[in-house]
Amino acid sequence: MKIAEVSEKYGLSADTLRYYERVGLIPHVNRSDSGVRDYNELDLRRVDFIKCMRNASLPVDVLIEYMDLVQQGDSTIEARKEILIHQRDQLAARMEEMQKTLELLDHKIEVYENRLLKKEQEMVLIEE
Amino acid sequence: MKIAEVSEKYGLSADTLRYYERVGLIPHVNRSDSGVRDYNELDLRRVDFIKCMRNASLPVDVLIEYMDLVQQGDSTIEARKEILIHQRDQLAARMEEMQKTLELLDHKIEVYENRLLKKEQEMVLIEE
DNA sequence: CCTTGACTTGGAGCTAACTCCAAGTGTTAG
DNA sequence: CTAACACTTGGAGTTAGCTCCAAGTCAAGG
Repeated sequence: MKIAEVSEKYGLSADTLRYYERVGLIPHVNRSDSGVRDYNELDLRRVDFIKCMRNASLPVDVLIEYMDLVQQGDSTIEARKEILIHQRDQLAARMEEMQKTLELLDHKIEVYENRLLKKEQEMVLIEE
Repeated sequence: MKIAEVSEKYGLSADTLRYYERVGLIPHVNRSDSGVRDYNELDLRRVDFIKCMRNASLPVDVLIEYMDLVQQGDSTIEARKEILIHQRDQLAARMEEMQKTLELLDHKIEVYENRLLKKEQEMVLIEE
């Protein structure tokens, strides 16, 4: 699969995909004889994983460290687990903050709703 | 309340508080005769609101626009409501993405857990 | 009176994460 | 055979959101 197709499939720009490879977020992708990237199944799964993690704003440098450990094999499982646990906890904490914000937004929207309704009612009274 | 106390209270640096005021996220805060900021109740509520919104990554420029509308008075309630609804929806969408990531992380952690347990069991067998 | 320390301003600098550019190469349709 | 096009690389540029700096002012303690 060429870069344009991967880009299309995952909604990441070709530039971003090349950038991810350059910084080590995705290991070196095989090239055709003419030097064109050809993503295989494993590459695609990696792109998908990274995309998912980046969607949740896990920092690129942490992910680079993680992918590095993956490359190093089974001896790094413990370290990888620790990284994931740490990121998981941070993510959960951020989601809790967001939940509070969501509730505040909902409350404010409701308040505005009521103020608009009240205004409308006043208009009707004047018309009558 | 001086900037250092506000900074302490909300966990935002004094630089950030000044920056927020500079770009219009928080309206001009009153100064003492010698030019030192003195945050009043309303200022503090604004800081708190902005902090909450920024915690959930609502973009600064959107918040500036919103705070501008607040300054303009009641005629902008409809527009403000629309902004909040839009941001609310975006936030909810992001939280859903994060939920997926959280689940994937939990799954991966569990997988690592199992691999580590299996390794340990193998070690015991060898020892025996 | 003098020093210390928190404050002020305008503006420069920084970090993360892309995003774009120029120059060059390989592939394909007419 | 050539024009158009997708790709390559290294490196520069951009954006958001702070963060830091220099030079200066003022209040309070010794």
